[in-house]
Amino acid sequence: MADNNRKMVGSITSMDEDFAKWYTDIVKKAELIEYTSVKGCMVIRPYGYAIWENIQRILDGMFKETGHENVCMPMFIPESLLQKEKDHVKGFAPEVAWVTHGGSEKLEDRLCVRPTSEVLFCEHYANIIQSHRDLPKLYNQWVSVVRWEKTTRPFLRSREFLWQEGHTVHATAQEAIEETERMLDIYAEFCEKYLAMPVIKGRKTDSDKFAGAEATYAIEALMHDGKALQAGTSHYFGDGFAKAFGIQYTSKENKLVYPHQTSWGVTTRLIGAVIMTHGDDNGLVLPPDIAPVQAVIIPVMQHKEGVLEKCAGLKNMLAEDFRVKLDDSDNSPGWKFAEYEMKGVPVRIEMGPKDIEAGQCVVVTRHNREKTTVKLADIKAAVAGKLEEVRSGIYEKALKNRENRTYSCMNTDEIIKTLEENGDGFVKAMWCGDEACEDIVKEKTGAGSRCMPSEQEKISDVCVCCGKPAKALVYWGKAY
RNA sequence: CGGGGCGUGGCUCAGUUUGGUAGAGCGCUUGGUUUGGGACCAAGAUGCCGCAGGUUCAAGUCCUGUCGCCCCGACCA
Repeated sequence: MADNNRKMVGSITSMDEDFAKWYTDIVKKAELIEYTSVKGCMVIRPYGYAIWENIQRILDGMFKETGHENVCMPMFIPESLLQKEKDHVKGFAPEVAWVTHGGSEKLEDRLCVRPTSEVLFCEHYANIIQSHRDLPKLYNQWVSVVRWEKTTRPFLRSREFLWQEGHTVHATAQEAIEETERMLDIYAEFCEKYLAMPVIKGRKTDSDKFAGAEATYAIEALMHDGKALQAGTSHYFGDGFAKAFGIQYTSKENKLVYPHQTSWGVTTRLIGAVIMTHGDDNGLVLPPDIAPVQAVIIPVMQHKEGVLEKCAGLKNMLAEDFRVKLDDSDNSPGWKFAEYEMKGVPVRIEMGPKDIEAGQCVVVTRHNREKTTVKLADIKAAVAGKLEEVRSGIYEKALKNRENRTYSCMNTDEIIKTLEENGDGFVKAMWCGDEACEDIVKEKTGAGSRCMPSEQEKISDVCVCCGKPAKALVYWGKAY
């Protein structure tokens, strides 16, 4: 089909024309969110929330398998508590929202709406940890947090956002470091396997570290337009928080010692990442594992005797194995095709009188619009196969985009030239470890350090900026 | 926080230059014809023109103020 990928309707802005507009068009038209009267606070609509529920379900299972338990902390933090860890409060104070009144009474110690919950967990851990037998504590919570961002974008940066935050306490530094790495691995596995989104695992430079952390690790993904997006973080705290909050336990050797902590999180930003990784000019393209509807059945000539009954039968059969929807509304089939493409449903099944007579249906994959005729007897296996085709197809496409947009550069002029000629992307370049060089690179090229990848390569002996001996390979890029 | 843009039926916008009956397309409702890529006909409903002051016989339009949203930068998940 020559015009297979032709844009069917002009209802959303083309991504090549204006990527930012394309993005906001999609979140609205696919009914993921609706704006509210408070800037940066959005309604996550049923279809958008269902995506988040699927993300939650899968990730929560992975957390539980690795021994974590869910808890729920309050949403308010007294100012005095937030002050306890110096770096932490310095990092977050500029963007917290404050509660100053309870009813009509002014509060003596005003309350911060949590921007993250380290201090709440720490206060609690100080109360419940006494012995090495109490360790490790492997807690997680699914809540929302508030950060008063100046510039907001749906899913990518909102003032209130949903996330999970894991907070763990370990007897030794070694154990805590292992936990930090384990959770980063889980995030990477989740992104690659279930979101079909390739990520780079790596460590953040010190200037990019979480406020209060000893080391911050992150997974970085490259969006379709060549900009980087941090998709998840995992922090190693050492015993800094334990000391600030007086968390101590008695070791086997009967010594009073400080434990070591971690925290890690992913947010509804993942939904934004999925949109910008897989979406196209016809709308959203959802990875099958998180798609609220994995297959939609569109009846053709649905007024004809028997068509709807057959479709309903097909739906019931498929519903045993898949999240499936039958759209029997009186919109035209063409309207429905466009609608479910906009919503990113991975597989569409068309069934009309001709198909029914032949005992078959037409199966179409969202990402490439390929049509296949399938015997009804084989439909379950066919749908399973097609969902996997979509998953691997969009993964490969995203990986190819990243590979095409990953460059190696030896000096800052080369970075500038490369990005100008090829468009945004990841730049691999060596770094001496000096923060001044990091700043200069960002200022000159617009590309900041994204991470020092776990899989290090040595593409040169010297720093891309100052020419002194290099310490690490860094991925640089413009970021969301 | 800097730069730009925009507030008019549910949505996208015209109308503002030059003040004079509130508009279009889409969507919605009802009925009918349609149905393999956003169908068609007919009849309807829907507006404190962001908000507050002012000028005027008369304000969507002019003046002052204010609030909000979007986009682009700087900062962050």
